[in-house]
Amino acid sequence: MLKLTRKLEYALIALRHMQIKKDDLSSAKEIAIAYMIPYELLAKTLQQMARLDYIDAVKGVNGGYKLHESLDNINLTDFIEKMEGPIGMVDCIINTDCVQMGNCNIKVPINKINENIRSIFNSIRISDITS
Amino acid sequence: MLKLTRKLEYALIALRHMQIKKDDLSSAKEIAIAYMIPYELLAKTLQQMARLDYIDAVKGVNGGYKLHESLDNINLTDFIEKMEGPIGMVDCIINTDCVQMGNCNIKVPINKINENIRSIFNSIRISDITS
DNA sequence: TTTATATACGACCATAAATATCGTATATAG
DNA sequence: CTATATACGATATTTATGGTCGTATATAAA
Repeated sequence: MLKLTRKLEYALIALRHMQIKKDDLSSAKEIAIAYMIPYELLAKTLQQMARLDYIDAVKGVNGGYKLHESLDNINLTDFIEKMEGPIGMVDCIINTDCVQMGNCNIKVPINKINENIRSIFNSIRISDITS
Repeated sequence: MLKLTRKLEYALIALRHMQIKKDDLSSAKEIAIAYMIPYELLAKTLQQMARLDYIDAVKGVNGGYKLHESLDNINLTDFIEKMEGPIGMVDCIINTDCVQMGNCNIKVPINKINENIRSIFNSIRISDITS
């Protein structure tokens, strides 16, 4: 119930690791070992963050990743939604062809809760989590 | 990501239905048909709410359920946690034997987010959703 | 007193989502 | 040339959720 996915956890752990190492590169292997995270899964997560320009990748021997920009500039809503897709407490927010259209009697108020959560997450920077 | 379970959705829909019907009884069958919800699943959900004293059950022919108390008196945190178990964004909040103990570098800040969400949910009454 | 209809509840199955793994390609420092 | 690193699609596995089934019990009404 309302749990972050492992992918997000791993992503945040990795970002914090990179933040500490500043401009030094961190390899997927290094991070996986340090926190006992499955290597391949972490690697894919790092690749996704690289595609999204949260981090920079350097290929080849002695390669690795480092932060692209300060984590102060990334808010939690954006991060979660770019990594995992839209935050939505009920399907009908995302999925327009819900069978219950017209029957569902709680859609509007639940959307309000959702907006509340988004606005909290909006006010949280990634650096608030990793610092 | 951060979605309510169907059980909670069905529970809220049913509560709203009962709220509208006031002291009249609503049967599981009636609610299941009205909102196209799988009967057995809804029935179990109603039974759980009855056990938790959110609603009163009347057995036998012409039986059914009605609200036990005003939905003003129930907050969302309590409701979710009684229906689904603890709200926790990361396992280690709930589950003390996490493999990553001592390695996880984001536990404390993530717990803070969790507390934020709980406090929002604390300020929401079920009646805010069903009205 | 029988029948139809309702709740109660444990056990089980199905599906979907999350998690993890594998295979292969490409880049590059030494 | 080789070892090591990222890139990434495909697939397998696991877990949580969602849904079903069978049976018991209560009770109003015929």
